[in-house]
Amino acid sequence: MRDAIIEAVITGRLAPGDRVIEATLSRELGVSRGPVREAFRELAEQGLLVLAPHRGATVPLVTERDAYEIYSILTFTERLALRLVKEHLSGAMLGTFKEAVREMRAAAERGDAPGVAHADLAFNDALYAFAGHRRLARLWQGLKAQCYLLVREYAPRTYASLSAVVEHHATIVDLIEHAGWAELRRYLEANADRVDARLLELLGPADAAPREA
Amino acid sequence: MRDAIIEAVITGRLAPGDRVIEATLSRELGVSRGPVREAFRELAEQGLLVLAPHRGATVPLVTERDAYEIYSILTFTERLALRLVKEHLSGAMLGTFKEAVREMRAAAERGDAPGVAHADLAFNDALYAFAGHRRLARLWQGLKAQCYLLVREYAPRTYASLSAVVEHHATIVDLIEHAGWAELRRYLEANADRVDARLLELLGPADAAPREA
DNA sequence: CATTGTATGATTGTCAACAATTGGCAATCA
DNA sequence: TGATTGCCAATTGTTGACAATCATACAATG
Repeated sequence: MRDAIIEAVITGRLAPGDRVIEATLSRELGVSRGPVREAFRELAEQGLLVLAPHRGATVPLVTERDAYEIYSILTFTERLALRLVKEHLSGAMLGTFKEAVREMRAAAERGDAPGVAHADLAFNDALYAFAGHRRLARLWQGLKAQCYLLVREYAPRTYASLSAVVEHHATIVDLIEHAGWAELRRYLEANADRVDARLLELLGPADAAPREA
Repeated sequence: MRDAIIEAVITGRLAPGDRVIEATLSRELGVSRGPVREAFRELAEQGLLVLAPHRGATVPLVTERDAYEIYSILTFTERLALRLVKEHLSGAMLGTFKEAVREMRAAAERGDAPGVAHADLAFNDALYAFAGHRRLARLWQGLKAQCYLLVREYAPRTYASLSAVVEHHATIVDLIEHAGWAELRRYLEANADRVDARLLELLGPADAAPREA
């Protein structure tokens, strides 16, 4: 149910801007409006749908500002998760991370942007699962959904330099394994500062422009 | 509707552990199950309710681990929000912050823990509203709800030293106004590190103990 | 006495119909 | 032409009834 809608959003059957009506969709899916309604609320909560009462829900447009809002949170969650994981790191965890990086690198080498994105998500899924921080994991699940929208729209820019994405993750794995927390932290913060700085630029002009649910 | 339930949870009419049934509550509130159901989902999303299908929803018990999970996220959101606010700080914002600190100090001086908590929430509401980061603001709204549960249960410990809470906020306001970002950042990170360290201790023993929705 | 099967009641999941609200459009008037 | 008002259709909000599911208690069996 929920996944059916998500799938429609992700695959692009639902493009940003077009209206989705509870009744229409419930007929299409062959269920009543109740479950559809619930799914709508959940998707809206995750930022995959914008509810506009009596005007139909729409798939949101992800602006560059939105992208940096997401990134600015992800840099933090990544940092905290890595810290927690690093503390009781096992061989199995390391293996999972390395495997994800391997896949990512293979995808990058054949210029397969969706493949890189997929491996990126897998890497993060593992990261937050291992971290053992329930609220952090939930937070990631929510942001992940928005990442789908993001890569769909900004694949060219976000994954402009596929090798840069790969190297970022490779560096992280290397630092987890061989370096101390202080060093890993320095690396992550340099990254975060870059993101935050860009966010500040984007936030300046249109400071109070509400749109979301 | 939603607020009616929240209010029941906060004021303690609903204690951690006792079951809340959709049908029962809908009768009590004089509405049908539909709206109640929606509110349940929303509260569950925010962590104020744990849904256990066919066994009744319950108000969750907030363990010390939960508390530090919340704190570890709040230290970050606070840091990012402060950075964004500091960049285009206005006199009105500063005034709002100072007023909140004033209230907080007054409450602390008469030993009024709930009063301190209230002013704390007001301070944060203002902070995230001013930051202009939509997703960060949403994140705060979610955590705020859990803070209600938290203070209800841990008021003695969390607000053990009321003056410490006051001074924390006073320091922040002072640093926003008179110091640079680097200095404010050092202060915040020292705080965050303390929280993270404690979280690591708590996460160690019961690493994989799921309970939440 | 432990274990498994079964009946039963409680609770949630789903549905279709109805009520309330709203946005947009057409008719009207300046 | 441009603005205003009233109406209508589309959409969401709510309801009560029904179906499905699950937990629990109890009985039957080894």
